[in-house]
Amino acid sequence: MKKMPLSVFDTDHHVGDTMVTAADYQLEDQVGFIMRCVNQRHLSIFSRLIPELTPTQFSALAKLCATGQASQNELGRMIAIDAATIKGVVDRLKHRGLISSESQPSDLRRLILKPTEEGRILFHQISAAARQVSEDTLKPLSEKEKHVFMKLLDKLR
Amino acid sequence: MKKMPLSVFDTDHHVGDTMVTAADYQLEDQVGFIMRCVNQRHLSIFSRLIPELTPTQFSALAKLCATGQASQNELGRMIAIDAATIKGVVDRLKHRGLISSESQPSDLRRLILKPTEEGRILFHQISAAARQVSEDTLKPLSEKEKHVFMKLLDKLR
DNA sequence: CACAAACTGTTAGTACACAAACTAATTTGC
DNA sequence: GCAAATTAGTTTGTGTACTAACAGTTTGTG
Repeated sequence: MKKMPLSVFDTDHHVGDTMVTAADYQLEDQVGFIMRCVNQRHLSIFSRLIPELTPTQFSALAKLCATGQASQNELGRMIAIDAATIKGVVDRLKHRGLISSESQPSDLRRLILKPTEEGRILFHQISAAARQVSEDTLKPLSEKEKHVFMKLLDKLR
Repeated sequence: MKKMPLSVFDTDHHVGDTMVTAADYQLEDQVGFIMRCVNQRHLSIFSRLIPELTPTQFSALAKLCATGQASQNELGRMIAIDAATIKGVVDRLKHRGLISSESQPSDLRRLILKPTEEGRILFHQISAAARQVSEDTLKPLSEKEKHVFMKLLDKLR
């Protein structure tokens, strides 16, 4: 059945052409669709293991703890988050006392962000769980498969 | 370097234990983080090739064209979208005249959704581009790698 | 020096995505 | 036959995520 000509069963197409339509489009086989599903599972694992923060908030806090400090846009760039989006993330982290901000005298446009002591402590407490999130997400794969998957995923970045 | 004991370079941990902290957490190596980045790229490809619809809207329309009809919650279940979320998606598609809804006499709770003629035509026009989206997203991989990646991704669903 | 270009942060608007709480309708289990 | 459980859809609230437009600020170049 594999090499069966499309014309026998499919309607609405041209033979030997790229114009093959509707009939053979399987939503559940598309990368984007499956990635959304995998991401749903990942988010559910994350929120179960780390109910204190969202993945985005954790990314921001983690990066800030790793670098010590950064401006708002800079932080966003480091973790691939839009300037408009990072604002809300920073606001919420600031509101919860996990990071602090002060304007930089040498460049009045910039807001310098730093993790607070509380933020550092929380990050420290959570980081083990964060590693567990990645591990659980990849659980369905063997060690070798994990390695291959991560390599290929990285190529698609 | 592969099997190097952690204790040599890492601070703040216990040997032979799961308690390994902060020092070795690399945000950019985590599945969730990379998946978000890959998804960003995918979304950008999608909106460039299919500016008429969002991925979610396209999924809903595609599934409805494939099945002919479905209730709102049913549709959501088929494409892995929350009941609260599918409402907005359906509202927008309905507002644009791409799908229609009528309540089912035999079960007054249900809204039966169907693609309109316009919706079917649009889906038909777009489906080739949709295939292209998947292809472009996987472009960085060789044919063999694509196959392996999709197989592993599917395991993580 | 002046001024255009680039950059930083902000706001408004649109669109997911999920949790929780609620109404109405239907099915089930005793 | 009817209360309890389930299901369908809605609403509210929170949190991304991106686009577009905007106001200050800084900088590079003529």
